[in-house]
Amino acid sequence: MPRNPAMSNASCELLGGFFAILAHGTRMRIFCAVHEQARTVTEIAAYSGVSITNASQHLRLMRDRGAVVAEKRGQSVYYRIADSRFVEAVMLIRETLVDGLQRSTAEASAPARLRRRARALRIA
Amino acid sequence: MPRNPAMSNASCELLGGFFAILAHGTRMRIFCAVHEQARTVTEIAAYSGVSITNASQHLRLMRDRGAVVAEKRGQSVYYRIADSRFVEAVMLIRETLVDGLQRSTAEASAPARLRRRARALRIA
DNA sequence: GTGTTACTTGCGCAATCGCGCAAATACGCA
DNA sequence: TGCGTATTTGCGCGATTGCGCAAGTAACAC
Repeated sequence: MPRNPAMSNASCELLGGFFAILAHGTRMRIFCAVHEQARTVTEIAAYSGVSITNASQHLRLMRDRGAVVAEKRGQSVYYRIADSRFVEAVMLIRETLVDGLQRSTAEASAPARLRRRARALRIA
Repeated sequence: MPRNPAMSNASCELLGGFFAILAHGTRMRIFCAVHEQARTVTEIAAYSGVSITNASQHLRLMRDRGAVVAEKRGQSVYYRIADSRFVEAVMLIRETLVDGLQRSTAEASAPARLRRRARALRIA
C-alpha cells in the first residue's frame, strides 16, 4: 500500500482473509454488538438476530483471524474486539462510503439504487 | 459502531458488501496496483498475475461498489481508487494486524501458523 | 470497408460459504 | 453423582463465488 507498494502476495492473501471477516452482514452486526463492551455468545446472537449456533460459528472465524478475543468467565464466554483500531478503520470506511453516496445522490441522475443505499446509511 | 452503536441492518449489509471487495487476495493485489496511480486493465492484470478477463471481472465488482472509478482514455480504461481514505483504512488494518501478530509471536508458545503469518507481512 | 488492440460479458462448472440440526463438551450447583 | 445452562463441533445441503473460455463491443489505423 502507500509506503509499501510492492506488498507480497502472502500479505495480500492475509489482508484479504482479514477483510473477509467483515464481508458479511451478520458478522458486521456481531462486530457492532461487541464494539463497546464484551458480550456473551447468547447476547450476541440475540443482538444480531441469528441462532446461537450460527453466532458461535461466526465468532470462531472472527477469533481465528484475530478480529476478536474470547475470555471464559464462569460458564459464559465473553467476546470483545481485539484492537480498537479495527473499529476506527470500519468507521473511516463507513464515513467515506457515506460521502461517496452523498456525492452520487447530489447528481440529478443518481439511480434509485444509490439513493436507497444512502438512505440505508442514514444520510440524505 | 462507536458513535452510532445501533447501526441498522441495512447499513451492516451495505458495509459488509463493501468489505467483500477487499476480501480476496487478487482484489487486494488489484487494490495495491492502482493505489498510487491510475492503471489500465492490462497493466493491472499483469501486476496481479491474473488473466485480463479475470481482472476485468474483479474491477467491475470493485467499481459497482464504489471502491474504484474508471475513466476511458483512447481505447484504454484507467482505474484508480475512488477515495484515498480507503487506502488509509487498509493501512490502519494492516498495521494493527502486524502489531497483533508481533504480540502473538513474542510469546514462546506462538504456533508456527502465526509466525508464518507474521513473516508474510514482513515483520519479525 | 478490414484488421488490431483493449476491454467487457455470458455461460458453465468446481470450490467455497452460510446455516440448520443434532450431538458433544464444559461449567456450576445441589 | 446427576441436572441445567452455555457454548462448540460435525454433518449435509442449498446458495454464492471465482475463473476459464468463447463471443461481443469499442476505439483507432489503414
